[in-house]
Amino acid sequence: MKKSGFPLLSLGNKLIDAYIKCEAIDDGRTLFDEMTTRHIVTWNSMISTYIRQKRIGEAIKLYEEMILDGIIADEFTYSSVFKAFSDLGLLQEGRKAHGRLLVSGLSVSNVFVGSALVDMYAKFGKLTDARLVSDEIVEKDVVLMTALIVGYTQNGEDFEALKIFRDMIKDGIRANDFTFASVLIACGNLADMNIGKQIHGLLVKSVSEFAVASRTSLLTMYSKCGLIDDSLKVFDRFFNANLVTWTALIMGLVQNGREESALSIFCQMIRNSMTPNAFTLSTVLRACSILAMLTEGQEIHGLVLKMGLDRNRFVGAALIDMYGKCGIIKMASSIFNNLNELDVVSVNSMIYGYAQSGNGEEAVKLYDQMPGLGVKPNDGTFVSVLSACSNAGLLEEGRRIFSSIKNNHEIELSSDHYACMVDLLGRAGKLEEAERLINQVKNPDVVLWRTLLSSCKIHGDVEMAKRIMNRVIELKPGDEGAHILLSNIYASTGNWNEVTKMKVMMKDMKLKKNPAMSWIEVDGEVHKFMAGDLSHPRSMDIDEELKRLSEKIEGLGYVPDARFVLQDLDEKDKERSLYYHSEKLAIAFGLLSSSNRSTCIRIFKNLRVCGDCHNWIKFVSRVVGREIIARDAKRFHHFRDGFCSCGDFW
DNA sequence: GTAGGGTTAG
Repeated sequence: MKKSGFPLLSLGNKLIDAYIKCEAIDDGRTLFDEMTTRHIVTWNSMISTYIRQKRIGEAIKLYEEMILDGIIADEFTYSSVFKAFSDLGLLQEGRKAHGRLLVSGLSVSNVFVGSALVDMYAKFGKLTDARLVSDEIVEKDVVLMTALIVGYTQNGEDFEALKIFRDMIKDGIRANDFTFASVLIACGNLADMNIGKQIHGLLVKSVSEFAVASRTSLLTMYSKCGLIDDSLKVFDRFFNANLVTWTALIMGLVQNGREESALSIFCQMIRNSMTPNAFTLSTVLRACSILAMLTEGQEIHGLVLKMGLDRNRFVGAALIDMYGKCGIIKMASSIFNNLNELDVVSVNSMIYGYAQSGNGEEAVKLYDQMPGLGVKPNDGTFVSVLSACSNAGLLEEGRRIFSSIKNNHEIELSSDHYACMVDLLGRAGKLEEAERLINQVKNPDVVLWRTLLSSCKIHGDVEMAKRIMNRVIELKPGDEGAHILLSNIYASTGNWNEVTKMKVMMKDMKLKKNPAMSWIEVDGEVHKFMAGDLSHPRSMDIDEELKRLSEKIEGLGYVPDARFVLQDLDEKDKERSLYYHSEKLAIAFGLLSSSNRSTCIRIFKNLRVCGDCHNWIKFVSRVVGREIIARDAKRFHHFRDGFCSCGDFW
């Protein structure tokens, strides 16, 4: 580097100082490079300014240059470079710098150096190193303790974080807003509202004015503890809520099952002239996706495009999921193909999108392409692709994938993976093989047995069901799902005595069945229907429509299938009960409400669609010449011209 | 040294 030699050291330093104060670091740098003698203070202020301006790479280059120049770094230098290495994720480099610091005779006991080092190790998840360094610091201060607390919460050691906080208070170190912001996150992660409330009280006492960050943490803490109304109260008292605060509230509402409120708060946020970012948009998209609100989802997609965020991986994955859950798989895959960078979550979302739409081949194809795409499968990938195989009845593909997990030494075969495989085998009718597989698991949990039980129901194997039920009861006597399953198995095989016994037993155990419900969105309004529910204002018209449909489809060969009535009624009443199943009511209402033949009817059901209704909808799609999409608790069924996308396998 | 995000069967 050419050095023309700026003559006066002190004047040069002052000039650089002035440039830095004006944030004109590039001009400062030009001058700096020209100086013949450079003082350590100037090196330090150049480095720390680069870091402040988030030009971390340049900061590190300068530090390396400094070492080559033979300058001996001091405490100020090290506290900056530790931060730089931690921001860039360079653990080895950071360790080297730590070593160099020790060799040069400096000590970590300086609280500035120590805190930066603790923060660096903590961010790398090296909590033991962080703790060792902090133990050497005699004069501990609030910054150091906060760095430790953050380190522990970010590494899932929330309980330990709280302990550090407690000791800190005991040692007479006053917590500030930074500390509260972090420690409240720990309470939220632990979902411990008692400690959370105590810390809330402490916060009120300790800080004269709340900072936005600590109040936002408070809001998040309440929503993670399931106390969303308290979050709303915290929010109401904000006068300076920023985008993070709004996003945290929206997220909290979604996590607490209040998706509609989340959307209306989002609209309120927009009216308040806040510009959403990728965080906000991925969160509201999740709300749309849970409720399968296509119209709203599309509006947000419009916003995403306007902001140029459609290739962002977080927003992209949320869009894929939303379109997948709304059954528009083509849109999901076009977003997937346009993503800037693929990662495992977006691939998993896409695979699961195919799984829900019954497109097992595409799901497996994408899974097989993953190595070529440079994306390593994780736990979720296997869950998604195995459930795709299960939905599509792809037994051999499923077996191949399951054994590839076994051979993949980076991923441990979990009980979730076994559950998927048991489901796949069971639904494909390989009940014994499924049972043998469960017996290979060390401590099989109740979920595995319950999964097999549901396969027994599909294949009407009462004997096996009884045997499996005993295993369930050993593990979890009051398992609601298993009791309902077994009682349905008895019902579908006409064993009404046993059904009655089960009902009495379930009543004694206070187990309740979740009633079936279907809904449809018409002109932005959701209409819900229960089986036999005649409370809808247009129920007379719905009844008429059902009658018209029945006549037409019976002419084409539809016969009600009373096996799907799970009550002890005579044949006539059984048919009547089938006739008013909630999904039929919703579809009849949908047909009444939209005469435009080119639009499809989209209904939702909270449980799985029943076999008779499935058949009924196939016929109806043919006579009305319209596409009908039914999303049940697990997947989509696209009915067109008498056929369903699931190929009758679900 | 601080607050907010995307996927998952049964």
